[in-house]
Amino acid sequence: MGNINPRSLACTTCDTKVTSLVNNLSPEETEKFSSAKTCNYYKKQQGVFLEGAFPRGVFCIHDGKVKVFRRGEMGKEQIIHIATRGEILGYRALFGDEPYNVSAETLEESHICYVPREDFLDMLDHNMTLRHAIMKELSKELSLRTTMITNMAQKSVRERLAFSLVFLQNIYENEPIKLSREDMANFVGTATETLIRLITEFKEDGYIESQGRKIQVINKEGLIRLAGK
Amino acid sequence: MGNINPRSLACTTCDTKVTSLVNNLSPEETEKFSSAKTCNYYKKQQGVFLEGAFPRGVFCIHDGKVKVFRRGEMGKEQIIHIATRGEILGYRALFGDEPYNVSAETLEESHICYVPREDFLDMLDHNMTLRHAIMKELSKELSLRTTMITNMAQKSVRERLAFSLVFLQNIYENEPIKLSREDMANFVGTATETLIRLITEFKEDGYIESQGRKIQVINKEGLIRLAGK
DNA sequence: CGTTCCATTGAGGGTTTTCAATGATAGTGG
DNA sequence: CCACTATCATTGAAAACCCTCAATGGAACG
Repeated sequence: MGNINPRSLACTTCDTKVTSLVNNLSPEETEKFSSAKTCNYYKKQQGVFLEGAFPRGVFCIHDGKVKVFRRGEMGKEQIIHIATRGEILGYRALFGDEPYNVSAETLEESHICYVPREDFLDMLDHNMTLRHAIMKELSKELSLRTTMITNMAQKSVRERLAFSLVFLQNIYENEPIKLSREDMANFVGTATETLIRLITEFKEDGYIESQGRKIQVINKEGLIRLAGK
Repeated sequence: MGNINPRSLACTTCDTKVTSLVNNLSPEETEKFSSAKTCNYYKKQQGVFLEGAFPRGVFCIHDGKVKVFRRGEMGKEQIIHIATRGEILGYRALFGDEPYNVSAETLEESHICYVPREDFLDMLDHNMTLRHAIMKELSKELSLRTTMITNMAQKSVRERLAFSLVFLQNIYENEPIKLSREDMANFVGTATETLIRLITEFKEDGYIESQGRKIQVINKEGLIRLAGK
């Protein structure tokens, strides 16, 4: 269980292609990319790569969710991003010839493909379109992190939570957000207890609904207003 | 006054070259780069580019210091970076075809060169070494921002200030750090009054010396210890 | 069915912010 | 060059916010 036929993961047919950087490749290049990669099943809470290790390739999420985080003082996790279907992970460390500065771990059962460093860099050198797409992607990430810094520095926990809920609901599309309270707190940047109290408030105020650890946004506009600029 | 001979800003002779990305160009390319650019004098507190505007080129700091910031709620600035001699600014927005997501403004009198978008992108497309250097640079920035997010989310103001002082002293090399209290607070991510109280403490504890708005680190190791991991 | 981990609630304390007032400084125009 | 004035730095006091510790309740999983 959990295994799917590797054939169905061929990039040429992969339906995540549309959202993925891979859609910048020509058919032949896609074929090449496809044959260079291997696909793996990851169970829940399995490590993908670890802060401090040296990268030997990039990862491409076929399905599932992956949290990207850094450990601060006392090992407390700060979740930087939650990656989903179609996203490529771990390409930053590749350019820098440096160890990963973050760790990645699955939040649920996932299928993640792996492309060796050389193949990926090679493609990057020879395909201008892909290159531009990657640079655009890097820029977007940089922008997102700038927003996160500003939010962490200037917004209250309540505002950050409102912001995060909207953000997470986008990632989870129409499904309920499914995260442990601790993970959510580590994304918002607060203590677990504080997060729980605010979740309760938001529920009482009709912004969200929750059952167990599942949370569904029901008043997105309201949350956006709460989050401020 | 304030003007220097444009000739002395030729990239071929520019001594910031060593620290700059430009040192990845061949002599001919440097020449091309040099002739494509124009150099300008900026007085103190002059805007270089503005959040929301569309980029038409990149900036290269010949000398001086530039704060890069975003405005949060109520227009409060969050300073993301302080750029100095040899650094290239504003290249991220170029890749994304998006407006600047941050603003840049000089902190002191500066000379800043400008290279039109097309010339820069062209060079990037044709010079692999420069491209790799830029990507490495982007990666480094991304890593730095990840650190900032984690610091903002998990460290106390005292720890962040210790961290920031070490960071800023590096940027200012051996000269004293010269920033308004407000700017420093906006870099650390705290209220001006809180910053002032902590600066006073640090001075009493012998970590730093200050006269007017000039601050000099005198116990770097101690500050690093204070800042935590 | 028990046991372990996670979620929740309460109380208390510490850090940080905000508001307000005063002192110092630096830039500006005469 | 000096005085003036606007801006910046500093200090105090009170309140808001958030965290930590501790205890209990609940859910999931073997």
